[in-house]
Amino acid sequence: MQKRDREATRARLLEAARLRFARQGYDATSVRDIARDSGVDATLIFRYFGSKKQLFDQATAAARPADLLEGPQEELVARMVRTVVDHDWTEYGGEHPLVAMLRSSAHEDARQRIRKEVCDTYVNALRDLAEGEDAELRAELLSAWMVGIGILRSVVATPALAEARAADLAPHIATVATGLLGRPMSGTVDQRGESSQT
Amino acid sequence: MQKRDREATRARLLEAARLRFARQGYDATSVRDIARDSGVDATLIFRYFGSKKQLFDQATAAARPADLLEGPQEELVARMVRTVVDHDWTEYGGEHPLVAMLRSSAHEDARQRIRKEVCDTYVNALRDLAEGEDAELRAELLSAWMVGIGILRSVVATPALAEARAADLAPHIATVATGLLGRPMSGTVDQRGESSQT
Amino acid sequence: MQKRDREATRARLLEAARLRFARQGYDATSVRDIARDSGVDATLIFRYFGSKKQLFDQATAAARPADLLEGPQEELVARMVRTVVDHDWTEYGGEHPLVAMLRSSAHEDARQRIRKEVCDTYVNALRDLAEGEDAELRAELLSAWMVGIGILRSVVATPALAEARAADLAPHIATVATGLLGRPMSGTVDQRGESSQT
Amino acid sequence: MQKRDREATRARLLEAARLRFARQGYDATSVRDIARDSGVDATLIFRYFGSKKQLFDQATAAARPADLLEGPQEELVARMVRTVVDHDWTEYGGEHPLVAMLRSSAHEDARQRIRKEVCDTYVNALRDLAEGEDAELRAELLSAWMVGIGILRSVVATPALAEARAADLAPHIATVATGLLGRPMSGTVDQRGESSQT
DNA sequence: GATGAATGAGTATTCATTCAT
DNA sequence: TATGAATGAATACTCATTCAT
Repeated sequence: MQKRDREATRARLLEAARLRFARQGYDATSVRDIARDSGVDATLIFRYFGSKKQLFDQATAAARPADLLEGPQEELVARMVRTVVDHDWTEYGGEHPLVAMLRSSAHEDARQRIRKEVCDTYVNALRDLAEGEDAELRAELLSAWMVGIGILRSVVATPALAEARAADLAPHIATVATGLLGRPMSGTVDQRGESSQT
Repeated sequence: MQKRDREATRARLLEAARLRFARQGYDATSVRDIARDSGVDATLIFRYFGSKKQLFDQATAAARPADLLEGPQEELVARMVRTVVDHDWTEYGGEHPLVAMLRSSAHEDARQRIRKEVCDTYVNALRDLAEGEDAELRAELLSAWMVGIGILRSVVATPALAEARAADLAPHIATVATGLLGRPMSGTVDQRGESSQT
Repeated sequence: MQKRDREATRARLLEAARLRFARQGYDATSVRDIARDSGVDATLIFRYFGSKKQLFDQATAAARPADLLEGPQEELVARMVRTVVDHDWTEYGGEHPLVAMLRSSAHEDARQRIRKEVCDTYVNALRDLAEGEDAELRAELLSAWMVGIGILRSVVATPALAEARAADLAPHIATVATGLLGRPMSGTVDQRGESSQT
Repeated sequence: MQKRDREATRARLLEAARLRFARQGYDATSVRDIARDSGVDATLIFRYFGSKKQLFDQATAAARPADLLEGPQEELVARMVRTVVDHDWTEYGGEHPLVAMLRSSAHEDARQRIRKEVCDTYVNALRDLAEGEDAELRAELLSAWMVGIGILRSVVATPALAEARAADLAPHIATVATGLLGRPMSGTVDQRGESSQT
């Protein structure tokens, strides 16, 4: 029971931290805020995580759906769009984790975390798909689009993108992705195992 | 190092503020930092600007080349790319001002500033060019790309984009923009009055 | 000098605050002064009281002997005089708390506190005793005298009043009070249960 | 013309200082406030008066109607009441100057000024009138009343006193003053040279 | 092991005052 | 002489973190 509580408290702290860091960024979030949200004493944060920074690292780690990189290759871009647009990021204050972390990008550590996350999640996966010369550049350009869509949706909240679902974006995405990667890409994810070309 | 020179001191403060706010964001920047960078007493910031927030507003205002929205329409997207990629943003720590402001987006005020900047600079101008249905959405998608490219270049610093010049991106941009807007767009800006279609 | 003792620290802070606020008023007293007097870190003031203003409120609250309004009615004025003249206000720097608060009367909040204190302690109680017309005015006039005596004693420190004991004032007080209230008032408080008319 | 302006500026500064110090007390008033009120640069205060403190001294000096101590002796108390109740203290923010200075009584200098003012204006004059033993004490008691009335009127603003005119207080004052001083005192001031006993 | 008292460096901001022009 | 730029110490208050119990 002791251990159970400890784990539960840890989890609550992580959850609260995720939300606060996402919404307010690293600097504007105090360890006391997080402790209060979790209903525990602030000291526990130091006992459990060592420091505010380490809590931040753990709270923002692995912010990517596990199945993003699995499934048919021609649906990869469509899955990415769904991750950015349709995924439920309630835990991160409703914003894409990358956007949330961007808010803390004043700190070199966070910046490196973002760098790694973007490369692992988007650039590297897309580069593997790109044909011909300039593969890296074209993969990055497509990655930039994913990130940009996330930003405009949640931070800027431009009217059309903020309301759009992945399906609304599908046709445009498919065209562009196909053009950039030099191979046919599907705009939507086939839920039953089939991919539907747009 | 002039002394007793209001305008010079003001300018130095603005310059230092621009750099600090861009690199570290609003919260991580202290007025004392800025004052120290400028070699003046921190009190002057309040004399000249009223408050840290007002200094931030002034330091991040009008962060757009004046001629962006002027010139041939078919070169608009190309000019945007040059603004993001080739423009000398040394004053903003080498990063696109939008990226810099994004770092302060924990504050609702800054967020609204970003919103306005993105709409005025990108979305509205592009919407006017887009043909057919979904004009708003397609304009936003293209805007998202511009913003995303800026982010990946400076925050994430992905290898290809970080080194790329606008000319390297031109072919890809032109294709995508033409497709999204439904009208021919040039990939490069014709310096001599001619536009070269890609 | 106990350590790690919340209540003792709180009490020491309140005591020091009472003294400082009484002697110097709100503005001229800094939280650092109070902390230094108490031998603790200034941060604790905010931990325990929230703000300087809240500390002020608590430090100056309930500055009236509990038994003032109890006892024989004809001795009420005499008890008031004793409160002003004989009571040991060491905690308030030797001055009547009203005088101390008067020193902070630049702030509307403090002014309202004074207003309430004067009305609750003096005016209302005396009005209930006054007979005939003009009861309110006569009650206020007598209240004004009590307050004025407190001021002259401690702020102005006029020679006779500063040295006087309640017993010295008794004969004059009794005459005036009897005249103003329209009913016989005793000048002294009968310690053995008897009241002696002067 | 130069000199004229200088004098006019000095006068405006004194006037503004009087008002601010009276309303807010010494600490809550800044030299910049006063300068702004007067429409001049704050530096002039130091040129003309040397320091904030010296300005305070000059601004609060001689705050007593010149004719208070002149006229028939039996009307002295009545004149005092008029000074406290009917006099137009607009220059002092509508409050009796003593009350205003009381607000700054945190500072020993101001306290001594108050002391002197009260003694010169009230106590000494009344002591000269008092007959028999205890003259000093009875003079002080009557002075305390005057001061207390001023306080309750303006700071506490008790309902009856705040609205009262000197004439309303006259009957009560006359009775008490006569009793305390041991000689007949008039309650009102005879404007045509006659005194009317109440 | 866990609570919370304590700390000291940090924050933005305002002050009276001086000094250069 | 007079303007206003500059100063540095002070203000209330918050921070992440430590240490005693």
